[in-house]
Amino acid sequence: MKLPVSTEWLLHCAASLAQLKSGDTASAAQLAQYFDLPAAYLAKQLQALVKAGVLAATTGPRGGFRLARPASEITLLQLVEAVDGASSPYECREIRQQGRGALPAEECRTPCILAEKMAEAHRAWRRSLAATSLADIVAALPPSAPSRTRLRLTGAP
Amino acid sequence: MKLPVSTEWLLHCAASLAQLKSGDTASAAQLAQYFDLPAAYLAKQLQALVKAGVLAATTGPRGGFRLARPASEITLLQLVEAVDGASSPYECREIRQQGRGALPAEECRTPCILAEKMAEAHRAWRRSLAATSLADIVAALPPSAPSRTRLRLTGAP
DNA sequence: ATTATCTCGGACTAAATAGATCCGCAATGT
DNA sequence: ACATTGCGGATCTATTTAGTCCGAGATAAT
Ligand code: FES
Ligand code: FES
Repeated sequence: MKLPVSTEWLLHCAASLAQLKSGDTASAAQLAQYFDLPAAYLAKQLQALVKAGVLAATTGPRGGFRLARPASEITLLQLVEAVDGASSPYECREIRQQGRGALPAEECRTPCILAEKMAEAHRAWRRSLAATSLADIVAALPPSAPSRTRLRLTGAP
Repeated sequence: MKLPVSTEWLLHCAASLAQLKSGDTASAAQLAQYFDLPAAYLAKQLQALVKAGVLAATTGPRGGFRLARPASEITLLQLVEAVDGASSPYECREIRQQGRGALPAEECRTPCILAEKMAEAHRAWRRSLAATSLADIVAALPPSAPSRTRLRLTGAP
């Protein structure tokens, strides 16, 4: 069970975008340089966030990415699931109905208790991530960070 | 983020072993037949559970696997982490210290807030899984299941 | 004690997936 | 018109996962 490494990239990119003035954008190249990441691959992953409706992109010169909604309405869960998909890590294939020990269909009307427990754990994980918004993240950063981020992203010396 | 398919296999195998008489064992071949699984691969995964101290194996004729401890002291978390490893799916590589936007070391004394939140979600997941033991699972099965499992595993008609 | 047989145990190979890159196209602002 | 930027697809490689194989060791009957 492993999240793609780009998860960390995108969380930090989103947090950086949340610190921009409303209406301002940052290009994929800028973000890649900002974190020293493979630009092409990062661009591809950013597209996934756009498709998921978390980011909005404007093309053309001085274009780039910005948040599609206020930072307070973007949760960590939405970001993570945008890059990794929303499916549960545990995939029940109804093993109880196969092989010599197969249960009669009559006893399989209710979902398997093991699948239930695994799904419950996944729900707990999702609930925890959904409890934090990007605004919470920005608020928890050192007070000096936002202005510095803004300067470096928009192209200071 | 995906758990190996063998996770489901092993959870069900462990649940089946929990239904055996104390001291009785089931071989990898029996379990594989019971669920219609690739025997060799299942055997490999069962070894992981032995290494993790969840199962105990006895070799030689009439040997096989059994629980290493009472079912009430084996949690789902221990089983899952035995097969998939115990590391968090989110791996923080301290991206905040790299690239043009690198933070000064002074502001990196405390762990990154994003890494914290992701770790917290993982803890919630682990807590949920640790709350259920194999004994709970067996208790929740249909009342007819235990005897049937015992019969089929030990080789009845 | 020997031997036949059954078990785990680890080494090994093949398939799938993730990571990463590239290029052409469409859209936008100068 | 032109430079800049996102978008999508095709492609290539590295890593992980899935699956197979055969040998070391233990048991029980002879
Ligand atoms: S049948 Fe899939 S978890 Fe039990
Ligand atoms: S530096 Fe790793 S999560 Fe922020």
